[in-house]
Amino acid sequence: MTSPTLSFSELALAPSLTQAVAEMGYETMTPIQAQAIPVVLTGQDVMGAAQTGTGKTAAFSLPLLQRLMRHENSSASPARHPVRALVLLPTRELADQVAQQIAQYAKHTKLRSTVVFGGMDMKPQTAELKKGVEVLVATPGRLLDHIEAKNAVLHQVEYVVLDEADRMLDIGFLPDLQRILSYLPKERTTLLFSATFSPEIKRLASSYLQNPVTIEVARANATASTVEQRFYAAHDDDKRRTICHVLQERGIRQAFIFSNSKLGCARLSRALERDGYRAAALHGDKSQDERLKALEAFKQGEVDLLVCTDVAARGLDIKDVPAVFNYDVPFNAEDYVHRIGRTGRAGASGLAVTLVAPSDSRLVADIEKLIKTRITVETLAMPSARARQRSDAGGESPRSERPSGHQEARNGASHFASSRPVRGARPVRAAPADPFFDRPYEASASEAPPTWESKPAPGSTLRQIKAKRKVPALFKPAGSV
DNA sequence: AAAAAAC
Repeated sequence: MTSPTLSFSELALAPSLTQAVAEMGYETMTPIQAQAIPVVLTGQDVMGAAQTGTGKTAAFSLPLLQRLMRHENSSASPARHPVRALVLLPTRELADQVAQQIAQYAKHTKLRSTVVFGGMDMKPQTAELKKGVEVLVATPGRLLDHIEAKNAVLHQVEYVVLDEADRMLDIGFLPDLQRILSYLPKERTTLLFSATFSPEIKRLASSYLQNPVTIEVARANATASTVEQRFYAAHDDDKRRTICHVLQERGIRQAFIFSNSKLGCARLSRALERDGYRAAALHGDKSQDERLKALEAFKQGEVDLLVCTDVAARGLDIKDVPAVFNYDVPFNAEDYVHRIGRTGRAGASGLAVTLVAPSDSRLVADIEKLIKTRITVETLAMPSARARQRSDAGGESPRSERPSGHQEARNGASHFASSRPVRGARPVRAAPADPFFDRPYEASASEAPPTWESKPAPGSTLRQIKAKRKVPALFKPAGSV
């Protein structure tokens, strides 16, 4: 498992490519790059698994461009620029991001590239396609539109890349994907990359590959060791408060917050804005314009909390995001790995906090199994709902829970103070006494755990609920992953 | 249980 080369300059890449890489500030290769680039240069099919945030895009696009350059041509004629490489991604934002990276890598070559995805006007995309591109980056639906409109001709495609391959092969995408593949020559190179591969998807994937080389840098489904993972017990009513508490405690300004639903995402974003945070929502019911704006505002540091669905779970590469919160435990364990991969990128440290409601035990157990790491759900020491109630009655503003000093913008000025007038104290809804969360949950391994229902019935006791147990013990008083 | 991807 030694890497033959570690520096880009030692690779057999064209000067135009190494120059672009150098200009982007990269010198040494990551492990996935060191292993994948030489293989992709041979033109073999590849199934690649690597942790998120380790440079997968460069790992396939640099050697791909190198291969394409063998018959590079400078003709202006579209006919001389047939689509030769197709890169497919599961979300529009990701397509946009990967396309921008590829354009950067290719900027000193004669190769042309463009991107097509839904939610945007067809016409400019059509115009670009008609000019002729060697590299086409796309999401499936819009690509099919262009194929059927004869804007994109794919019968000369030599390379197909499925990024986030396990998602592209899942049931929601598979029909579109199969249709797209039916337009491509059988004789071609296929590259699959993802941070996660379930056994079923791995089997399915291999049916699309010919004698593939498997590259597995870290174990598939592994989470980055630089990310501190925490699981905190929280009822739905307490989740927002818990997030605010952790943000303050840790002095964290920016974070992704994942919700399992578009509605929940919209609501949470609005609630956080009411709390005084600079939050924005990113989900599939927003217009593409709003989606791109929200993402850009977050990148620029104009928005601190990006509240999103799993549309943002995969691949998005934003520097220096210190934390990810799972407001909801993801339905698929794989999505957990992708979500928390938004932080701790490129060797940086990160914090991932997952809020675990009583009914989430099964999902947490799935994650534990997938990442092969023991998970302990902690009860976070926070001022209890009752204490909060008392202090509110005493006239203290609920906004005192908001983060304060660390909210200075990176640039220095406090955009918080300037952009938002401080509002008066608002009444906080009194939380009912809660048998689980007003004291630490105590369970021992020998003791049967409760079936965690979303809300204990009024007057129910821990003992009564325990009697209805179904799932294995997960909840322990303290500790970490 | 949901989300994503085309109009």
